Amino acid sequence: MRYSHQRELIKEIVYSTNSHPTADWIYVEVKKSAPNISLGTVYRNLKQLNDEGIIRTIYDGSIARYDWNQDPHDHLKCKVCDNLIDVQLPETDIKKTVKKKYNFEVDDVEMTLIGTCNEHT
Amino acid sequence: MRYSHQRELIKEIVYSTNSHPTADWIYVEVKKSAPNISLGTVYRNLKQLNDEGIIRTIYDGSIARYDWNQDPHDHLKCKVCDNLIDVQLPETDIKKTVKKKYNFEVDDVEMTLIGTCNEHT
DNA sequence: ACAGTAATAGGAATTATTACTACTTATTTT
DNA sequence: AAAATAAGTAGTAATAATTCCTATTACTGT
Repeated sequence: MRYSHQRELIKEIVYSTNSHPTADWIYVEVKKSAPNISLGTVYRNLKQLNDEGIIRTIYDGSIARYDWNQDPHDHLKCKVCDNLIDVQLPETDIKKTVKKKYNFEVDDVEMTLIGTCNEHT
Repeated sequence: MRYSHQRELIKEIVYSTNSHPTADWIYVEVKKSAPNISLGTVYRNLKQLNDEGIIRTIYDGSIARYDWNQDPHDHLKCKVCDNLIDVQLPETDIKKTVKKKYNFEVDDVEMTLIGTCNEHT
């Protein structure tokens, strides 16, 4: 993967926020410093960054969001404000249990907890 | 919600399979007994059934799938065959932990375990 | 039976995402 | 440093999933 100014900007934007931004939001942001950038470029680079393991793609309902956080972690989704909050939940032995019980080899656990955050209770 | 033949058929189709079908698959199926049904009708009724708590909507990556199973349960997703398998994992006290640690009121846990099923190891 | 209203078919519109293509730019070779 | 090469880009068209719109149809309470 060869250097590109656009990709660098996109990466910086994803790394600058905890808000798990969408492609569209990133597009709006990156246009501030690269007004001619096209949405296709944003998507292409997000996919590349994802494939290189530099960022991570998560799905919030049916739409893709991007996360710089590579550590295994889960998300709390508040029904009211719609924010996704990163959390580190205690590793129970889910992988082992599933392997034993269902003979299924788990690589990755995606967990979203839906509810109400402390701002909105 | 008033009775409708179409909705009844759609409900029966969702209840007849463990394959977590997509709207499109349901559309193809329901056309066998109601050839004039429209895709919009399928979507509208799936949403209504979901809102009434008769079926459940789950997201597999960016596409919606429908599940009759109302019991709290999780999904194993095989990378190879792309199937979703229902599993009942031991209830750890995630809700309590999250409430204590993050003061977040959890209503619902969505967990998908991605890996390889026993057919493809 | 009939008025009122929810539901439908069919198609257009929207949204998120990917694909295509001629042009540009980073890197490699000379 | 100029030329060659191949990856990256802008701009736009295309696709896929889903929602919206509207004239018509069909339950349901009276």
